[in-house]
Amino acid sequence: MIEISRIREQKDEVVNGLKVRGLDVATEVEQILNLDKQWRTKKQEMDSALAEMNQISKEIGQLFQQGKKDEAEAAKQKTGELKERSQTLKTEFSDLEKQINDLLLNIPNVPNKLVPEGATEDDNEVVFEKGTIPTFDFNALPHWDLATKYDIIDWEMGVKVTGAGFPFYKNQGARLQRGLINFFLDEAIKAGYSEYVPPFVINEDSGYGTGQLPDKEGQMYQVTADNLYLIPTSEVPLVNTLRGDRVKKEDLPIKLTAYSPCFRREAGSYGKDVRGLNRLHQFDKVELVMASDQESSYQELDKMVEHVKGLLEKLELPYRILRLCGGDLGVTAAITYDFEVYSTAQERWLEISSCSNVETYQANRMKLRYKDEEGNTKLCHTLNGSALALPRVIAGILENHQDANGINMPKALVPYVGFERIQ
RNA sequence: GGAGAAUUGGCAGAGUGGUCGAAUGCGGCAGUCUUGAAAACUGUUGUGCGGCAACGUACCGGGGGUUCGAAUCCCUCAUUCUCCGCCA
Repeated sequence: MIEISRIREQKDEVVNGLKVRGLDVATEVEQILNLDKQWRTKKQEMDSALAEMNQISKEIGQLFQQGKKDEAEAAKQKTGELKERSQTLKTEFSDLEKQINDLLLNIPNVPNKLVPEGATEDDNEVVFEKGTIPTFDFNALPHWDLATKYDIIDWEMGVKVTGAGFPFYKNQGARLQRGLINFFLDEAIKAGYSEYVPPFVINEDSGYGTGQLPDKEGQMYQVTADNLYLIPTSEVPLVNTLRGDRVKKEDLPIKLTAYSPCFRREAGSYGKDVRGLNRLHQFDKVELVMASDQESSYQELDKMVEHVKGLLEKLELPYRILRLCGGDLGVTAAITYDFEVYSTAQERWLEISSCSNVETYQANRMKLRYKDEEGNTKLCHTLNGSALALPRVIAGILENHQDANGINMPKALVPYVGFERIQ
């Protein structure tokens, strides 16, 4: 959630910044400022009414203690109207607060200056590209056929047991999955992240803290009996470990990593986009999360991007990095770098990681703060990135490292999976 | 799942419905003393919101209620501990 102070003090920057997303929030901003003005007036009215009430109550108390019961009773009579008035003021005050809050919740994060203007993914900016796309002199297969051919993923078994989008990994496929998780976690630990194993379900407050609620509850699986949600990414439990915290500046950045399955309903997705491993309802991911001070968050984002680059190079996959345009940027992000791996057989790029600086957007909601050198309380910046999402890594490995009768493992992965080749 | 006890400031721990934002101790910060440090002593020390400020207001696990007035009474939820049951 955007800070109200930012709208008060830098309204033009906010309005102009959001134009990059193709949004015009000029009217909303004016509405907020107007309500904010009313809110402040109401706050003063309410506070002085309460002050008056407190004063009278105190006097009544003193009268009782002095044994002047009649005077006290008389004073009680006078409070009725005042009490009613302060009740009304309280209601009006919280109504205003709610209105402002609702409007603020609907304003996405203001994009960083580097974010290109644009409406759709076609306007994303390719900022880096590496690796060679292999050419095959045999009939190269897409990963779903390779997976079936080498009996490492069973799609029908998943449909039978659960439904579409919940495949079983088997044999070398299961070991590949397990090896990748360990590989990614070890690399994250080497980069200074602390490893957590988080809960895979979260409560409402956590959903609100990271921004899944109140808008996107339809994208999460719900455990209605207990009012819990299956996590769509371990970013949610990881960032929420810091909810409401006041951290020491010298402890920043706080760097957390976790492996978790991710559950997404993906309502409305269909067709070739969801074929094979392209889009699943449950998939595994190793996530990176960081809380930093305001000054160094962009340097930390660069480090995170470097880390992910390193992973893809060790996996010997052709990839590119996109800077998302305003229209493609998620609501909470100020900037996002997407990593895409090339799917040789599908002849398309698959998103495999997304590294974002959310700045204060989550920290403001969850009141995650630190004190700077002058002793001023400031909101942290939070960052998150995938390192990496497993299914598309597997798709990439299968398709790019295939030959006529098998799939070669990248060297870095061999000690983790315990074999050099799937065949 | 059943029964009981508890939840107070960074921590520990008081708190009869009315000068309680909250005793006291520890810790923190500043100072005195000291060549320096420790000890001792003195002072100071929660957070949010509004306000130029004075100040006001809110916060004693969360939410609701009773009352002129709630940390204190009632309801409800959550969490922790003890006992019983069940169980990987």
